[in-house]
Amino acid sequence: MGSPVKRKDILLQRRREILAAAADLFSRGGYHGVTMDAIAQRARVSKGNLYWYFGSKQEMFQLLFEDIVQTLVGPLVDIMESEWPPRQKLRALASACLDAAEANPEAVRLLWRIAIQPELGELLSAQYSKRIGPFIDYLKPIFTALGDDDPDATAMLYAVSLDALMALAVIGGDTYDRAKLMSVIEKVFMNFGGEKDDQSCLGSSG
Amino acid sequence: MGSPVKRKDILLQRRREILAAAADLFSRGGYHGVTMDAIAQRARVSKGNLYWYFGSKQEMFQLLFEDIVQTLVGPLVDIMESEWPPRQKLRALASACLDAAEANPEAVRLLWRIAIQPELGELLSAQYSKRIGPFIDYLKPIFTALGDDDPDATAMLYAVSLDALMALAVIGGDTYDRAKLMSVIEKVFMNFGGEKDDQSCLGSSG
DNA sequence: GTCTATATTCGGATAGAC
DNA sequence: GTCTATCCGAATATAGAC
Repeated sequence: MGSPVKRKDILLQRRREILAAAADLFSRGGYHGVTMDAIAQRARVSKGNLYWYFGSKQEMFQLLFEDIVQTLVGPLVDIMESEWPPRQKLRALASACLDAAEANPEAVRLLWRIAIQPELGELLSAQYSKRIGPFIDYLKPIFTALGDDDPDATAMLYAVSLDALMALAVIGGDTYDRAKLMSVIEKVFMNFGGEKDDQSCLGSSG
Repeated sequence: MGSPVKRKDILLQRRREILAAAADLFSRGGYHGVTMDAIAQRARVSKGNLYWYFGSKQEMFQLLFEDIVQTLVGPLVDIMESEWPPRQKLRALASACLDAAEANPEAVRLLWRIAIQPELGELLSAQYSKRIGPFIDYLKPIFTALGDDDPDATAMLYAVSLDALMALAVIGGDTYDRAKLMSVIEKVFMNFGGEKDDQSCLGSSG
């Protein structure tokens, strides 16, 4: 019969299920647009039971947000720490962003939403801002290496464009054409007269 | 004493004041995140009085949204209808977007928010989508004229980047450097080997 | 652990005096 | 036109049985 380990697994599993339901709903309705009733219904548990797993609606939302940031920026970290040549890094970053966006549209929705306006005070958006700054700093030397004469501005535009492309991946519908976008990004952001340093090797998607 | 005309003006003026208060609040909190109490307080009228001017919270929100779309896309129309050469048009469009974003941060917040997820059914976001498609179509021949060999994708990326830059103008803080951004846009989006067609003549801001 | 009440506050909207 | 008072449904959270 169920060992205590297994029991704990089931417990954590339920927690995850509830959080998944909440993630889906929050990403569409935002914090205020979603009721505990709705979450309970979607997760197939009673509303009272929700409060056995989580202390409050707010706690759920914050846990969720941390998960989401992790989900979206996690894949980027590996690339950033790699030793690849500049163009390949830029390509891989863009590709990873689109992968993440296609795989987690709710995460993108929620992240953008919180970026554009914190729903729970400033703490969440601060967490986001803390990421984008270093990311831009990381991009600067890459564009320098590509021969760009104003890497700061290009890095800014690149970072922001990636965010926007993730949004497009989620809401673009027919407008969104991944392959075309990848090639335009390459053409537009990686032609500063610097020498070519590599050939493509990424770009697959789900 | 007050002519009937003047009275009506005062009435409309109050209406505008209330809407302005509502715009500010809605742009931060979204539809569900703002209470009629809060709007009343900010507009310095009683909550009951709000309902003399507007039928419901929802009506206020919808009116507001139409205003906002108008505010943001209005300036673009003039440029789109002009007979300027391609580069100048692109420059002017970007500049106008940044102007509009700097002058109406609440509008940008609200527009992005609704774009990323409709709060009141699909009708509002549909209204937005209806704008972006034609805008991209409008951009295509411009990039063709510039010698771009994939104008569709470039147009898509350009449109999306402008949206992102408006967001950056609102939430970027120190990160946002308008002058630099304008020059990067020019470098990045207007160098396809086509001949130069003009010199700058725009770029002022508030 | 999971459920069914239920307490309680909040928020949109209305009534009606002035 | 503007206010105060109030109705009433909805939503967060708790209590307590099983």
